[in-house]
Amino acid sequence: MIDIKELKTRYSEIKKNIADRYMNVDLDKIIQDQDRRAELLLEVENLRARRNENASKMKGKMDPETRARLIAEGKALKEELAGKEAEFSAVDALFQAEARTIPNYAHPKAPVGKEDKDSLAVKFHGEIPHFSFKPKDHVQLGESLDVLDFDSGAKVAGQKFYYIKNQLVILQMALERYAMDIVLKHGFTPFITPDIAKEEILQGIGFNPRGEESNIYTIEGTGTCLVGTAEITLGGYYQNTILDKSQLPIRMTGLSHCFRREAGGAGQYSKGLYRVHQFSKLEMFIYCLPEESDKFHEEILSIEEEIFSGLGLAYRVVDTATGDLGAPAYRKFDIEAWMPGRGEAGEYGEVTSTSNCTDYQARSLNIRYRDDDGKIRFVHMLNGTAVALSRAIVAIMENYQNEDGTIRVPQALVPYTGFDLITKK
RNA sequence: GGAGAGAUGUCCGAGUGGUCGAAGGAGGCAGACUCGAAAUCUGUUGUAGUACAUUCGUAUUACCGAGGGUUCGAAUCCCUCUCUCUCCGCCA
Repeated sequence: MIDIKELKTRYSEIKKNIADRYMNVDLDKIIQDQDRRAELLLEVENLRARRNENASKMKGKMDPETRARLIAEGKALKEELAGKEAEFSAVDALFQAEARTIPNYAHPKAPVGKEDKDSLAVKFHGEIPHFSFKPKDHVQLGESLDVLDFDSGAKVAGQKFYYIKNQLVILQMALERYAMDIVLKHGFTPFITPDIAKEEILQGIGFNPRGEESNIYTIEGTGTCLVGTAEITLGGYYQNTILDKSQLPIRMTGLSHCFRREAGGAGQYSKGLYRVHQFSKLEMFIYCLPEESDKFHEEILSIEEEIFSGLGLAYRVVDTATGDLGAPAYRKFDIEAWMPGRGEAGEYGEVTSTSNCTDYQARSLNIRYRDDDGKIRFVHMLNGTAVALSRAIVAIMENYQNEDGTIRVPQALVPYTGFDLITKK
């Protein structure tokens, strides 16, 4: 969440930001509740002070009459306090919930706009491949090579689940290791994270685990959820911690399964592996000093580019429009790889996403550092995809297909796969 | 899954319902001693709010794993939960 002390001091900025993001947040109502909360808090604290004063009068010996009088006073205070406290906690809970809906500030350079097409392509890399035949999409390719099985996935687990089979299993593992090696080269500490996290962690990261449109699977009766990304578990790692300044930056990379409900996510653009309920992903995460987060955002992006250019894929980098940022993100860059099987004649499809969330998540999760002046400040937190295996596989299968339906393995992966062609077994 | 023990400040560790934001030690910081260091001595040392002052501040509230409860008053008593440790069971 943002700093609630700024609701008034940065009022017009926050208001504009909400508008730029096309969000429906009533700032004035929230400020009203904030004022009401402050009023009640003051009353509660005054009552508590009187209660404490009354109690401390009763420490020593005294005549029974005085004692009886003080106890009666204490009882009255106690009752009054209970009422006020109930009133306060109701308003407080309301205010806290409302305050959490206020999005993070946006980077001044983030393009303002409502949706996808308002995002700005800031860089193009590589040649879009030309085929002397009509390229197939990855679903056709995968099923005819017997390396992808959506029918059995649907039968056993439901719609949008799948089995990966045969050589594609090895390709996925190769990709995983290929990306891991690149990320490790840049000084990240590797993790395999839990695939489950507590609801409070999800909320702190900025996910809403409940409600109709939630993308999160909750596990009934446990207070936990299946994670949608290792961003959640890497970001929760230092919850309630005061880090030493010398520890920063902390670079972590985590491999996890990712689970997403994707309610209503069907359609041409979500075909096959592109949008599924479960996939594996290697995620990068950085905790850093506030003044360094822009720099590290660029660093994450450049590692992502290294991974995808190394695979020989054509891609573009997109500076995401404010309306598409997601509440915690201050700025977000996506890499979109060219996917020949997407749409009518191929299209770019998102393969990575990196966000600078500044102190927004750190404030909710209470992750701070001790600065040189002894003051304790919130860290900045950034995340970025190293490789989302399912999406990368879509791009590789479609870009590296041959006319006979076989698929070449990108050069960079051959040392990891041990073969250079995927054929029907 | 069963039985037991435990959770206190940066760390270790004490704590009879009121004099406990919390003994004592270690560590950190400042100072004395020293050419300098070690040792020694002295002082100091949590976090988050709120109200005034907004210059050092003053007052006050909350926090002893989390959440409830009892009480005029809870680190201390009661309940629930979480986590850690030991033993048993089960298992990759």
